[in-house]
Amino acid sequence: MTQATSYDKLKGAISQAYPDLSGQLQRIARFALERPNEFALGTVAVIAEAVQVQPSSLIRFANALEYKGFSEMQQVFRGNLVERSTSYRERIDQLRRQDRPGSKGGSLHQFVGEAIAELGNLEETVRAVDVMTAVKLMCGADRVYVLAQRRAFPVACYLSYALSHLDIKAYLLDGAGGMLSEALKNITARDALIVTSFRSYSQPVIDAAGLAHEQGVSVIAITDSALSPLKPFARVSFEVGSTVDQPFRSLVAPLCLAQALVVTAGHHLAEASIKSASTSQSKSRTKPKKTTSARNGVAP
Amino acid sequence: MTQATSYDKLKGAISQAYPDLSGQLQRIARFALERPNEFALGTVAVIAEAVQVQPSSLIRFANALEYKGFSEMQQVFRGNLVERSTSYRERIDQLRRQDRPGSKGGSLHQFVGEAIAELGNLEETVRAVDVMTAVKLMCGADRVYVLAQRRAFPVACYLSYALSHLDIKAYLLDGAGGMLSEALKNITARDALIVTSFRSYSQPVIDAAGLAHEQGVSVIAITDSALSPLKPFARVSFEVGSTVDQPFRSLVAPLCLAQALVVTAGHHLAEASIKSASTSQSKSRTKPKKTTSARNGVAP
DNA sequence: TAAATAATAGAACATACATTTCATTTTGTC
DNA sequence: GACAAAATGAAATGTATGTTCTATTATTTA
Repeated sequence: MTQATSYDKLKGAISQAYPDLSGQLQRIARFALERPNEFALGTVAVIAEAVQVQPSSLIRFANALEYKGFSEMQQVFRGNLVERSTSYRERIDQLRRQDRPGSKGGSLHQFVGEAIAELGNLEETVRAVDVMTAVKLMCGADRVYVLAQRRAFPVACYLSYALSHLDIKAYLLDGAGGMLSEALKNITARDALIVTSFRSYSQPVIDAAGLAHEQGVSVIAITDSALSPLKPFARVSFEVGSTVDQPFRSLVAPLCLAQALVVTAGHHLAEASIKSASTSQSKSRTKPKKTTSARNGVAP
Repeated sequence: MTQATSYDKLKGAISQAYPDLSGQLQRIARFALERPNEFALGTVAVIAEAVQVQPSSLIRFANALEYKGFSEMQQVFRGNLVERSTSYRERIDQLRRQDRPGSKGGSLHQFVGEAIAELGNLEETVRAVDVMTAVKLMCGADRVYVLAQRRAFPVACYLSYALSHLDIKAYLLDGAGGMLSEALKNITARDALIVTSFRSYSQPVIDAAGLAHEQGVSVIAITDSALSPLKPFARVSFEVGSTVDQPFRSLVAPLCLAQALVVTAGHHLAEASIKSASTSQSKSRTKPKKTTSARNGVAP
């Protein structure tokens, strides 16, 4: 392999060489791919400081990629920088042109646009109070059950996975083996149930929500309309998506909401544990420094 | 007048000062406005050579614009360079920095902002060719298997669900009952495998991708970095997410990509069926009018 | 035309920089 | 557990770079 002269080639060369690099050089490689701009403009000393390595390691990195020195490699990053800055306009125009006929590969642009619109809508319609209410229900519950089917199922997956990484006991009701009704029997009034369903609403999910509601379970609903059959059963309900003239939607908005719920719950738990730790030292929560871990470690 | 800190201001300052500059400094000024990239990246010597002046004149030029030295002025040019190359995300980041004080209910806003930034990044990094390649692999395969674990699992759920609503035979490898390796044995070279994994990459998924690759299966990877261990095994790989200073990410970007893949696949099938229907009427595909149904009816 | 002032060229200087070198630590192996 | 090899840290080195200074040239004014 010889030294790459274009940024794309360099990227390829880095990913190819990555497995055989030492730990420190791998760190540099990640940094190079994630923040190419700093690599392009920074001095060796500054970049080394940012990556938390010695300057010499940067030269070693460049050498590992067959460059004579760091500066030589930096030229490639710089080349990419000017190229991107000059062609940005053109690329935008290109995208504009592509998405009109919506024909070939331009559809990604279209979906990105729609997703952004959904997110904007999400931010407008969801009230902060509801988020806090839901978070308190989740944190206060003995166990949190998560239920969804079909299209909404990924949201439930994410919720159960992410909540499990907090101190919250989360259980995914996936209905495997047709044992949904059996699993529902174990839910008590001290638990919480997060149900997610969109049009056309899955009947088992509706039934389950109704059942849980009757038994005094705190039901949190993530759905797509104020007319959702889930709403009557829910202590809190979030109506995401379903912008006026958009008959179909992605899962972007509900997942973003789910993420917000989880991370906010993480913060909530952290605050609570700090408080309880300061009042009674003996009875502290399991993981006092939850704030940082909730931001960094937890599956958001 | 004081020294300009933004490129726009600097441009204004240059044109304002222009008439009062000496002939040589005017020439430098023209060059600075016409080829700002060279000004941003070049050394004093090479720029002086390009403008056909002495290096000292460049310093005089910077001094005339109230800068302490040339390097100081060059920083402005460099700042403009990176801003133009990353304008979309940069603006988002700026917005997010602003809403820091609104810590209370602002978290949702924060996640929405980050999600939008991710989507912007997605659009920038994903090439239309790769989408089409992946779509062709999916449509051409006998069966499409979808594999992911842990954090990435929701993406696989969505893909298998949505693909099943096309004419594509999709199978979700959820590893339930620890029967992943058994399921893998059934995959043949005529099939396709979509693997999704993010840091830290799930070993079973990596192994499965490697195995499939060895057996000649078309592997499509959705991952988060060019350094992903999945990449070597993949016929096509999408690197989504990993925005600059975000150590954690949501599933928004990969899900949006998944949606784009599915719907594009739907279009592709529809076109193919129309073509085959027009050539030989008797041998038409199962559902000729796929175009609309793929957009509206199918799980997007 | 001569003097004075501004502008420029060119070289000298000092600093910041990339690179190299060597000591030290870590990792892998017998 | 000891040795060898690789990787890393830290400082030294030489080069490249920005800046300043002075001599020279052009320009203006008396």
